[in-house]
Amino acid sequence: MPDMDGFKLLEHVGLEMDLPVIMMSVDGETRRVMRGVQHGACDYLLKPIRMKELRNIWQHVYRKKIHEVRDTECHEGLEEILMMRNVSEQQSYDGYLYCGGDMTPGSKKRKDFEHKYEEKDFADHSSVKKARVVWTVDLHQKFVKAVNLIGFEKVGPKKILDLMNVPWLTRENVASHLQKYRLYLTRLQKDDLKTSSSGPKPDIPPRDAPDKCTESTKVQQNEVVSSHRTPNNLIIQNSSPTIHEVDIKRNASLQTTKPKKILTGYAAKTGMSHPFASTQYSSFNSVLPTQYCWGGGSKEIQFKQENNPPQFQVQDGFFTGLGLPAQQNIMPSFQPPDPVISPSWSLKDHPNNMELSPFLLQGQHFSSTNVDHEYKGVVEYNDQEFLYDPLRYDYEYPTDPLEFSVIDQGLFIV
DNA sequence: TGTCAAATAT
DNA sequence: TATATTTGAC
Repeated sequence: MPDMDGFKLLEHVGLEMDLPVIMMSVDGETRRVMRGVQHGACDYLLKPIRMKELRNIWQHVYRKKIHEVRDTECHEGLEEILMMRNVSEQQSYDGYLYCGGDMTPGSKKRKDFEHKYEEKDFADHSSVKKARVVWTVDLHQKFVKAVNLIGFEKVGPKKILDLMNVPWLTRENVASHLQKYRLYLTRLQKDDLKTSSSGPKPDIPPRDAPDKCTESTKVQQNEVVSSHRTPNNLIIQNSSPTIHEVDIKRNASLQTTKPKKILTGYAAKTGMSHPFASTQYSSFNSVLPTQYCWGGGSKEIQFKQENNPPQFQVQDGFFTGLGLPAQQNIMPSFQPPDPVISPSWSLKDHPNNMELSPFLLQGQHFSSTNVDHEYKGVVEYNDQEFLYDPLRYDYEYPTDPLEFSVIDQGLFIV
């Protein structure tokens, strides 16, 4: 700079642009550092700069904002501050801002807050909260594909992550999901052993699922879905899917002797196991919680198929492929806005009955793709008069209980 | 890098 | 309260 040195520039920036300035130099001589500070530098970093120091620098903006808030005695800039602050600090910060009464400079609360800010935040600046990963069906599918590709024996978070090719996903995210996934498989195995040792019909899931909807969940369910019509079944006509089963437990090396099973039954009945029965639709298979405890009745919805016979896939309690309308992803709440319904549908004509739970509109055209096929269709309801009563828990299962969910057997249908 | 379990968030 | 996800220790 021909006209000024760094210190002069520092003054200019500080005065004219009102920005916090950090000086950098290889020269750490005290006199020089002091001079920088005297000219208004808020920090002085010695080269080479370490990452830790770099991560600190936003604090200067934060601090500046804090002072602005104090100076103006108003909430200007609050939003930025709120965004920047550590979430865990929220209570004390809110206390500071909204405690009412004593907000004068130098009040104890403010001092406490500033103390905290200086002592803690500067030391712990990396505590900005991570966004939580929501394991959507789609994401889980990728996960499962990766796991299958690698093989359960050799699987690890890093390998899965690489294969999934989701840029924002971290190894830790995958590790966490893998952990949950393994727990799920273990649980499956346990349930399986229990079932097979306790009775002659290992394929019949215990009819206790509806009981798992407790009184409190019933109340919640009422609140959430009481106004929705939920006809019961969608029937696929003219369909003859090829069903090929893969027992994931074999993949998981948890059990190798179990005979193959057919996916069948009614997954979406009240309180029964349901693949999307998670707060975020990503649990592997759990009992329908609260608002998802609906279903039942015996009216039918027809599901007319236009093109190819559909093929379906159920992966680890997740439906993939047919049933999920193209532009209609699983909604953030499982609550279907009218007139969307959340029925089950089945392949009644096929000996291997099965049901899925798409959100489908009457007359809605859909298209969906699974591993091998793309297919299209249109939804028709046979009977629109069916009104779901959320308080009624004694719906008859429209078919033999033998056909009950085998979804929690963790089958693939490819 | 993987796993586990505690902590935390939803 | 239950469950999902993150975090940190090992």
